[in-house]
Amino acid sequence: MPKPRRPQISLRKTPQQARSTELVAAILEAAVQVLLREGAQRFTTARVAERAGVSVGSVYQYFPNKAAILFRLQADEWQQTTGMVRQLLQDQRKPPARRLRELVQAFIRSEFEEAQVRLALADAAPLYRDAVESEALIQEWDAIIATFMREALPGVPAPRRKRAGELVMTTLCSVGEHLSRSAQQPKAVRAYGEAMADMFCAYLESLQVR
Amino acid sequence: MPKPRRPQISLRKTPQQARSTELVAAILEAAVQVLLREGAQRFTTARVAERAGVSVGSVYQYFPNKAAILFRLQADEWQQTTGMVRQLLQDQRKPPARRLRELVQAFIRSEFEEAQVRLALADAAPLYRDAVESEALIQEWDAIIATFMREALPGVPAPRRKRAGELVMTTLCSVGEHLSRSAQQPKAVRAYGEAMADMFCAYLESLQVR
DNA sequence: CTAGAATGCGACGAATCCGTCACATCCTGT
DNA sequence: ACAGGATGTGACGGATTCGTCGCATTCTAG
Repeated sequence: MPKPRRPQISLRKTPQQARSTELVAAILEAAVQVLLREGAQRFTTARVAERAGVSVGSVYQYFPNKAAILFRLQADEWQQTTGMVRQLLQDQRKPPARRLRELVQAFIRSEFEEAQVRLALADAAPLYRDAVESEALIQEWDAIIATFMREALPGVPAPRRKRAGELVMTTLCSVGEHLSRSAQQPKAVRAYGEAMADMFCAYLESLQVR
Repeated sequence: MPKPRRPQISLRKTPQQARSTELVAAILEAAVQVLLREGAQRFTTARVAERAGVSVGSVYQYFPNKAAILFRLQADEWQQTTGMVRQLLQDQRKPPARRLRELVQAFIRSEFEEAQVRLALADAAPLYRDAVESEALIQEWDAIIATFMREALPGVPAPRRKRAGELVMTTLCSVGEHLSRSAQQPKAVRAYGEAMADMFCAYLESLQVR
């Protein structure tokens, strides 16, 4: 029973005046800085406050606890990449395989560009992972992928298709993380992206054929 | 610059008498228990000592610090699965594709059986990850995979083959972790294993053809 | 048997860290 | 101008954690 934490995540109080809105922004910005410079282990509300040029109390005015800040950062990143995924996968003008290829490349690239932050966030994951608020985001993904897969593999029975979609996405995410962990040259990263796209396409084709 | 920790990992002192050997074993056993019951966050030398029925001082007699205990656990797991991988991939009697399939299944199953410990260890990874001692283990993997890939994809140019091998293994590892995180039914896990094996085989075949 | 090494003990110092609270300051509507 | 809400402050209590050190106990070689 490894700690049934369910951290509260939402803002404690919604900013009303201008200065407080800026404050929240400053805190989030500072949080990224701290994550980058100190790593997940040394990520501290005190440090965040200091770097934001603000007092600890102010931080707790808007975030119920440390986990909330981290979750917020993570959620923002997620929302961003979700948007990208949707846009790339829904572009009906291109054939599915091509869309998938571009998605992989774009994903890998974005992951790599922000590797530092993502990795630190991943290290801190145990702190915010179990938050209830995550599920909505996941559902959105599922929907997008399901749509795409229906289009890419029309003749394949639904359960098999669903599994294939989840497999591809899981692979994309987890291998993406793994890749940016082993800090490679941009060129090598690109090459791995290609290989991964090859793998996905070969897989989808093999499903199609039967 | 997220903390350039290079934890010392090796035993501080080698056990000489029988009781101390048992002590080390007891500590490691207790460490697993603590990891399971308390999670990575609450993993503490004090708790380990308590659970092992031993004093903290004794723990530090043989492990230079907390990270060393974790690293040891992780290294043991790794060594174990490395053995499995080697055995399954080197069995010359079966065709490569079949060996790969069996490897995937075996890997996924083992990952799933010990999911709890593995996940907790993964959460604690930031503490021991940067240890120097890891590299030897990685090199062994590389060798095994290279051999297998040479056999599976004889006609493919070396760089491409190397990348393919790394991609497959990275996927296996990271998706494996991801899978056991989203605690599934054994049956579903098996199905995902099949899908993953399908994907790998399709990929390797597609490389072969050209 | 006994000296000295190996082993085991656990209270303790030092360092963090989290989140709160009593209080000061700023802003907005009237 | 002024009351009261919104916002900001930072010292502090309470808790946890790491790893050490002086001392007690157990073993082994001679």
